[in-house]
Amino acid sequence: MRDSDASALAADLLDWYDRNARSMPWRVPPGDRKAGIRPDPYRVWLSEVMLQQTTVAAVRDYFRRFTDRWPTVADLAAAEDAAVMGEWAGLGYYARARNLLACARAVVRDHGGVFPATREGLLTLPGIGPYTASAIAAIAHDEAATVVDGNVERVMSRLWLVTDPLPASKPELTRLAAILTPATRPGDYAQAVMDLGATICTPRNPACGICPWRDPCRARAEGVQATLPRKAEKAAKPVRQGVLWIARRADGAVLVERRAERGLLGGMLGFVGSDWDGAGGDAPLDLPWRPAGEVRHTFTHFHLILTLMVAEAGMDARPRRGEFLPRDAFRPADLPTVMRKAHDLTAAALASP
DNA sequence: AAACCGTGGGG
DNA sequence: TCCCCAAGGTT
Repeated sequence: MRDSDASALAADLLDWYDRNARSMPWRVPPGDRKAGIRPDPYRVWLSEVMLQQTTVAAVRDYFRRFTDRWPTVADLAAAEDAAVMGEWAGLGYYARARNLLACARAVVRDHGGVFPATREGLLTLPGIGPYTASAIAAIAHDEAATVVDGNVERVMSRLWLVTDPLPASKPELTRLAAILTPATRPGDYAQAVMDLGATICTPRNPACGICPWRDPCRARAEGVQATLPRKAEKAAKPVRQGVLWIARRADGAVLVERRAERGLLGGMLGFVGSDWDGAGGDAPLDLPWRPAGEVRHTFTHFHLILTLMVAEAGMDARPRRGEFLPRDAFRPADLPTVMRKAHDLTAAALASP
């Protein structure tokens, strides 16, 4: 493909974007961008981290709550760890929240409270990888950086008829995506390719009839667009089992435990539980525990079945693990979803103060 | 470098 | 019901 062909393709997509850009709380629409308005790098960064492996619909309300509570990166850097983890609860991939705080604090401590303006500088920060660095550089600073997310992988594999399976084909897809990245309006272009993938060049039943790249698309010419990109087969998910002990005190305090910083649900609040190896375990208190149902939950790479045990504890109870959180400090919304399911199922089974 | 890391919606 | 997948990063 000649450079002039690549320019024409980018121009066609930008024309489409000018007419079809979706409205999002963190986005500056193309008309405003042309008037010289630039998005706040803090808001671009926050939205991009939230959007990692997460749908726009799921992110919207979280983004509003975060920006209402912490309007600047300095505000976020000064926040308590537990406040940020609680606000992130339910969004998943909790390492993102831990890295979010570490990144905000690094920006304040090492960069005077201003995000680095280049892809290279952004890459040095925690939680910012190749995709996110390119997205911030392009969207907030109009650097001609190439974004390669799941949408772009799909669009490029079809446009260029790349039949080798992911993830092995990713370097090739990145190379092809870079050929199309324009020097003018790279920020709008980055958002345009992703919008195209999200709304037209979808995984199943792509709407080729209204696609701005309908004519040059090589996969469509061959009729194989819906079969791309090919992906390596995934491993089956094993089933794991465990026990959760949920105790409530007469004053309404609830027995909870802050989970270890690393690993699954790292840094999040939860109920005291056994290992998830099916071996059971020791309760955190000697009480007349009674069964209160079970929770089924599926994580990225395994299914989990948790047996729920509940009991009322005396005011003098001294748990071997965890601590009693006062009623007014315990908010179910601070719990990750699997723990919130357990709470919802057992709340009625426990004596209310 | 393959494995690990959440959740909710759509087909 | 089950599988796929979503604006990926870290180790």
